[in-house]
Amino acid sequence: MDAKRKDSGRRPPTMKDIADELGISASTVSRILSGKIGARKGEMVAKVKEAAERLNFQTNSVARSLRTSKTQLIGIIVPNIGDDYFAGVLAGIEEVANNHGYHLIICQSNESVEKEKQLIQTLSSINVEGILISPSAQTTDMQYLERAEANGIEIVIFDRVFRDNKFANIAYQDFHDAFELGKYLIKTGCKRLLYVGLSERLLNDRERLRGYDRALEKANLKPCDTIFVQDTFKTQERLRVGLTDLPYDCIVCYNDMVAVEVLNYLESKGKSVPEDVSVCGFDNRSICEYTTPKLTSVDHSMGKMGKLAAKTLFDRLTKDEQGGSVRLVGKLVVRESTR
Amino acid sequence: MDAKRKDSGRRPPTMKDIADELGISASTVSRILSGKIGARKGEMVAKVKEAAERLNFQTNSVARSLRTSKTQLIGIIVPNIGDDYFAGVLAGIEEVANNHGYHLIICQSNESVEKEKQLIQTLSSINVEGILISPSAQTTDMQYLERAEANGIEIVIFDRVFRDNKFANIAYQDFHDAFELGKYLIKTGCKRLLYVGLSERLLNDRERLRGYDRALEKANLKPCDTIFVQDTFKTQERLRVGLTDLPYDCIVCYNDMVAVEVLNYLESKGKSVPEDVSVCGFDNRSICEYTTPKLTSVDHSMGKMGKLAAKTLFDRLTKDEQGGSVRLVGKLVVRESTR
DNA sequence: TGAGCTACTTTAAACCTTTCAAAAACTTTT
DNA sequence: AAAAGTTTTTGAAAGGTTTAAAGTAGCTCA
Repeated sequence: MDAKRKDSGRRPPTMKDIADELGISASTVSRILSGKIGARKGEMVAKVKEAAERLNFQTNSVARSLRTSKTQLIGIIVPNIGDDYFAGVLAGIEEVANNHGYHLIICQSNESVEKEKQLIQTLSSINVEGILISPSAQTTDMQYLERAEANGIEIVIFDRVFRDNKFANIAYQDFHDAFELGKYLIKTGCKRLLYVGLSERLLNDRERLRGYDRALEKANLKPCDTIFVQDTFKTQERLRVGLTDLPYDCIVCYNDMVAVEVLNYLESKGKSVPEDVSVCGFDNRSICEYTTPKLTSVDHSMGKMGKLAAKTLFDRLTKDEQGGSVRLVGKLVVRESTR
Repeated sequence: MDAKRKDSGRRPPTMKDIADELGISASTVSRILSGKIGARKGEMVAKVKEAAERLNFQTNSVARSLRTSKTQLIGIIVPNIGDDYFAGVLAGIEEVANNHGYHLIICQSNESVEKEKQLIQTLSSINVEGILISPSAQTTDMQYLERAEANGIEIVIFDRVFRDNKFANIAYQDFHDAFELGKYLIKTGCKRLLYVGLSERLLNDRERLRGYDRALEKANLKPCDTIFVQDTFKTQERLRVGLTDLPYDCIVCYNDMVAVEVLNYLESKGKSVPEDVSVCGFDNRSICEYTTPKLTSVDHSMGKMGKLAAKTLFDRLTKDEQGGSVRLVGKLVVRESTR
């Protein structure tokens, strides 16, 4: 009877196999295994589960996806996977995603808009249900995201912020955090600040600068001078060009990575931190503990942001809640690099 | 004629849509779009391509996967995504995978065997075609990998090595690299070495230790004393317990992260590096440039390992070549932390 | 007893692509 | 101009699951 489908080439078992074995229909197996069942004739339920267990059955998720048009996949795009900042975010996202039974496709854009576009295309071709993206510093035009959204993919932007943004957006309050840090620095006696940013095109960058300037303004001090390094790898070179003399008693940096480069540069110039000049970063990455002196920073809990971003995405996927953008508040962590 | 399938709820276009529009069959569309076509009647080829373009058609990869039982997905499992060591490896893997039209599902085990098992299960349930894994430091039993392999998933292990391993395995020559570094350290005058390792269960760890000991033995010096910290986060504590007095002129560490912790500890003890004691790491991570003093290490090109691991996987997937295990050779990078 | 319920089970269709065998169109040869 | 050969197209089936609609029990109540 069942001889014809005996072990032909070690094909993984299907619901049909279980059904045949128990003399029932495949749809019953499907219904039972996905728990859509009353509890009267529990007998069959047990049998099916036992058979599934014994045959080591695994639902063919490709077939399920085809039928339901749900892939249980969500795409993540970050500028750089290796960045421990994003690693923390990813951990947060992963936790939430796993709780929802979703899997992550993690991609890196290397801060390239082109790569970013291509990744969106790729992700949408494998039918991810949603995309969590921290756009590259170069990204200004969001058309390609709109196209993906038009294809029914939910989009949540995290970490970075944009003007006139229509998408859900989870990020930190750059202005507020920088303003608080600025006030603290001024309280310690700093009067003349240099801001070392990443790119003037990055709104986060401009907002942080605005925060510092606001704090300075309130204390009747001159606004920050600025250097934008454009790319972390070019930092040393830009500093050599832009920072030959040092009329500053404080250097505030876009993030900890930039701050580390600044520390290195200052050391090569024979300046001591914080005696000659205070230096501080942003984000509170783990490297803050490893530098000499240890780096003052603003803690941006990455796990929290990741969880929130993922939660927002799932809310939008499951409910019709088109819920919303959130601005988190960072927390000052004073270490040794400031007076 | 075609009125019945007009725009019902913004469903993405299918091959059938294109076929109907051009009055041909879906199978022809399929054949043309996947390039399986002679070049006689180029007219239809052009029409199909034009229509596909115009409708913004994208092959439904779920349906394709179901039919062909190829998902074009490969899974990656690393202990920790944020580790810049793995970030480099991932970049290498990604490059090769993209060239083959494959996508990556990247997962982290957090050095937990349980999580690792669960991830393998998950990956195999979404029908990845292959898995690239750097097993956790706790992993000794490979049964769950064997089960995945029995399900037809190709497995390549990278970074870490195991005794009696049956899987393809790409890693660095721990013994050789440590031996060379050991010889160099002895040449600079070091006589009494401490090895700070991660876990005695990790074969890589034991091989590196063996390399140093061999170099010491050849120079008629006593073998290394050892401390195993078990977990990078516990390093400070373990050092406080195991390293109260310091009869050593050199501390060799399992990797750069451990070395950084050792530097921090030594600083807190008022020891100078390298005057009182030489310190060196392993892997040549970017942090080597940010410590004070800059850290001597052994460069393990992560991109190279990633590419090779991916290449090995694809060779096994496409050809029947059950090609093989490779041991790469690292390169000493001398900086300021050694005499 | 049989109508009306309830509680499950089955049948059949659908999801979209690929592929095989068969048919059709076209080309070359005789 | 028909036969033989080549190339392209077609129709149908397959891949495994889910789901709506239809069916089948088993039960209660009139």
